This record gives sequence, C-alpha cells and structure tokens, in this order.
Amino acid sequence: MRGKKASVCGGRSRKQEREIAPLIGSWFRSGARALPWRVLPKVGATRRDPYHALVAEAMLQQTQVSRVIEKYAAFVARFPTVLDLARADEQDVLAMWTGLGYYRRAQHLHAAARTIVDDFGGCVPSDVESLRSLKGVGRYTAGAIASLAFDEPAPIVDGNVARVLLRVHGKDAASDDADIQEWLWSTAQALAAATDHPGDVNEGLMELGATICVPAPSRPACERCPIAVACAARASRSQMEIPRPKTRGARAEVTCVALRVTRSDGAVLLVRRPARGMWANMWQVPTAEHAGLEVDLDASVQQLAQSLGVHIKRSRVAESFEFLATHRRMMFHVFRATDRGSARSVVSGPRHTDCSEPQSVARFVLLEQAAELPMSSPQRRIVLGSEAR
DNA sequence: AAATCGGGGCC
DNA sequence: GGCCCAGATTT
Repeated sequence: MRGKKASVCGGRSRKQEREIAPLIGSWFRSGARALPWRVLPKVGATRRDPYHALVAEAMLQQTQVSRVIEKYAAFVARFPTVLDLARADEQDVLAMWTGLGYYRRAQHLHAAARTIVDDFGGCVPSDVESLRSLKGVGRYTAGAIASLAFDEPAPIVDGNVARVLLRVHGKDAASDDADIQEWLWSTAQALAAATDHPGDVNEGLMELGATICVPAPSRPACERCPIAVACAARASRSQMEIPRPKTRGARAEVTCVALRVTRSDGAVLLVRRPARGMWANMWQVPTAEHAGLEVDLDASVQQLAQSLGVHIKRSRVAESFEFLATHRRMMFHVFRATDRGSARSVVSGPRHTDCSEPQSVARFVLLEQAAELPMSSPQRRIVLGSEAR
C-alpha cells in the first residue's frame, strides 16, 4: 500500500519538480544574501571551497544564520585549512565554538578534519557516501557539501526545505513524521535531478525557506515568491498551518548552585566538566546541579565549598538568573567567596572530587586566560560578567 | 522510536 | 511563553 502511494506521489512530484527547479535556481542566482560562507575562494571560481562548506554546514546545524555569522569568520581565520583544524587542540576548537551550542558538533568537526587528512589526502570528499563516513556528517550535511561545493545532484532536506516542499505540495503534515521524511527526501532527490545546477537549486530552496517561506508565526511573503504560481498552500491559504507544529515535552527544571571563588590576584577557581553529557569537557566555576527548584541553597553551597577546601563564613546569593535550553530550565544561583590560602591545596595538585560531582579538576585561572577556555553561556556570564561574549 | 545535545530570536 | 532554527548520534 505504501509502495503504491509513494509511486503515485513520486510521479506527480517529479513533474512539479521539473517546473519549479529552474525557477528556484534562477531566483537564487538573481539575488541571494551575501553570507560569509558564500564567498568564492578565488576570482573566476564557480564553486565554494569544500572545507569552508564543511565548517559552515557544521555550524549551521539547528542554528540560525545570524548566530553563525558572528562565529564563522573567526573560526576560519583561526583554522584556515583542514590541516590546521586537524592539528588543533580540541580545547581550542571548543573555545572557538563558545556560544554556538551543541558543542558535540565541534568535536565531530575536529574528528572529521582528522579523517580527511588521514584517509582522504587532506581533500574533502565529493561523494555522499564518503562524506557520510565523516563524524557529524549526516544525510543533510553530506548532500549539502556534495551539491553546494561540488554541484553533485544530491538531495538535501532541512527545516527550510521541508517547510517549502510541504507548502508547495499542500501537505498538512508534521515534518518529523517518518513517512513524510521519506517523501521529502525523494522529492528533494527529484528536484536535484531536474536541474543542471543542483547547488543553486538546493541553496535556493533553503534561501527561500529562510527569507520568503518563513515559519509561523511569521507571515510568508508569498507575493515575492518565485514559485507561488505552483504553490498548493497559497492556493488554499493554508500556509500558516503547514507544517504542523512539532510536539515537545516539558522542560526539566534544574537548580544550579555555583560558587565563584576569587584569589587576591583576581584569578578564579575553575573546574572542567566530564567528557560526556552536556557541555562536555568545558570549564566552569564549581557548580552543583540539583533536580527540581526546591533546593536548600545554603546547604548545597556549604557542601560544595567543603569539597573544594574553601571556607565560607556566611553565604549569601550574589546573583540569580534563569538559563533556558530546549529541554531544560536551569535556575543559576551564584555565590561568591574570596580565597585566603585555604584553597591552595586545590592549586597544588589535581584533585578529584566525588564521581557524582559534575566536575573533576579544580585550578585557579586568571580572567585573561579564562576568556580563552571553552565555557557554556551561563558559565561565561558567571566567570567574566554578563557583558562578556 | 525516543532521548540527548544549546542558545537565542521572534512573535 | 511557545516555537523555531542549513541535524546527528546514541540508547
């Protein structure tokens, strides 16, 4: 049953894909945004540098273009070639990722660079299968690099493409549905096969989704859309209902008790998080995490101080703020203390705290050096102040 | 199939 | 206050 349905839809969509592919391609060439990763490597080049495409695609996963713009140029300047990235220290790669979130992407990109150097002679592969063998490169990213950097007729489906295609075909569905996903990929495949310029069509699809066919509750600018004539959602005025919103679970509530210990020279006591889980391998002030919001802050900070060898006479919350992530709501309560030598035992040698503690080794770090360490956004705020980025 | 993994912008 | 974003990997 599903096979028959798929073949019927596939036949119909291929015809429509032949109609809209050239419209999207020429629309994209006629005036797309000038984004840093769209700059061609040299005069006369027609395709982008594959390494730059790899970096950009890794950064752009689940991340808005405006946020990547702030980080992309500095990352490429720090690691100009795939060899530079392969040879870099992971802490430096992570540090350049600070603020972007999903930090595992940075570790995967780093590993991918090493694979490219070790197994592919330092050249980013052009075929989807080889690309997918790289860490952090899935179906979308492989298709994006193959098509955008090498003009291979490979399909891509991201949030933008899914929204555009579902609207054009008037499909009132949630884009994370498994059957819909397969339909999207086969439609995107037909689109890439229906043109001599798959790179422009694919990037045009995303550009369309990002600038014209925007998600609700924003209103799509159908009057400026190059494929409005072929759009079923526009015909039935159902743009705002497509795609159906995804269902998300409630955020887990977490209380974080952070202790910022300052030495007389201004250095701050930092610990590194474990290699697994959230903010893996990143630095922070000693912080205790508790499930829920009803936590005895005083008891928590006293225990934290004791585990560090820091004596606190009287504890008082210096600052509290909320940090929201997709699936967590974290309340940070920051305590401050001044070290008068009692924590020196912490400095003299690595000291491992209990396994249940969210951190391992503690050491004092001058603020100037701390600014170079990989830190999560809330911890960067605690260590460097809310102005620091 | 569901959970995990950030963070900010927008309405 | 909810939803989204140039997704991939693990369980």
